[in-house]
Amino acid sequence: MYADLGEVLPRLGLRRTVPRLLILDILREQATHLSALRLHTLVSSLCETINVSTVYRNVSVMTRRGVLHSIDHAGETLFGLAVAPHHHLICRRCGTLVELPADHLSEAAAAVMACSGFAMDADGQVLSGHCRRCRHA
Amino acid sequence: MYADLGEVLPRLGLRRTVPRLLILDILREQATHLSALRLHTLVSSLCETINVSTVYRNVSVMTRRGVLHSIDHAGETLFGLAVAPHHHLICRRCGTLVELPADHLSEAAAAVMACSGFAMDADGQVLSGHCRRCRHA
DNA sequence: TTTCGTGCAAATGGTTTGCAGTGGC
DNA sequence: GCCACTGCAAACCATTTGCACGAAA
Repeated sequence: MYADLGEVLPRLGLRRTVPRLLILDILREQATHLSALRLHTLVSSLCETINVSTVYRNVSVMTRRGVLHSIDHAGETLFGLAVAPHHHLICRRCGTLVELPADHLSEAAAAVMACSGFAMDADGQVLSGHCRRCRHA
Repeated sequence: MYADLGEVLPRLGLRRTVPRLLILDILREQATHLSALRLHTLVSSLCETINVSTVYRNVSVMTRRGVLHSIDHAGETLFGLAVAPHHHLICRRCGTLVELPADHLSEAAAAVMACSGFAMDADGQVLSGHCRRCRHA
């Protein structure tokens, strides 16, 4: 279904190591954003010798190289596979994270620019609110 | 110019204590958002015996009671006086924080709702980008 | 064989908590 | 005088770093 995600590593001058491949696999399987700590728990369940600091170093390096992207939320950083440009909607009640295609905020960006001269990032914004389910509870 | 900010405290069942009044004064003077730690530094310069934990407890309680509001940014929490509903624009380059009147994102909220069923909070969003000055550097 | 990555342990930075004492109302 | 609030010290949690060993290329 997907080409092997690990293939991107050598192209970026990164070695294909067990921790990195596991991190990529898990993020692909979960298809969502995870904190480094949560990622470490999941990685550990597959290979228990892998250290937290290794997970931190790797999500950091893979984010810098564009394989992953990160968002700050509630005092921690969440990581996910870098796919099409998108924003994030996080439910303040249940924590659910929804992705929103980047172009849905382009008029908002124009409005912001007009009002404040501020150039909003075209992707990676994190918006909070309530998901459909929690709105009815 | 302003009515004494401290007056809101008794109305909320909070005592008017030195740490609280200093925090409110500083936030009014600076007219921006500050981290608890930065706030503590400024508070200390006026009353050096006040402890960090007191600052943390107070910004927390005043936020819960609606006197302040807080935003998460880069691994720390920033606090400001709760005034008219607004969003925040943070410059990723210089850290400058700009306030954006809440209604400027109302069409964006409608677009988000239509696309994802997600009810964006009507204020308190934090958007990242580049401020006018940094766009030219 | 030469870097790059890793595990480990210790340090860091922001924030929270338990407790005994104190000052606001 | 009662209880909310405080200072202090220690704990906590996410994250980072120094170092010597081990493994990808």
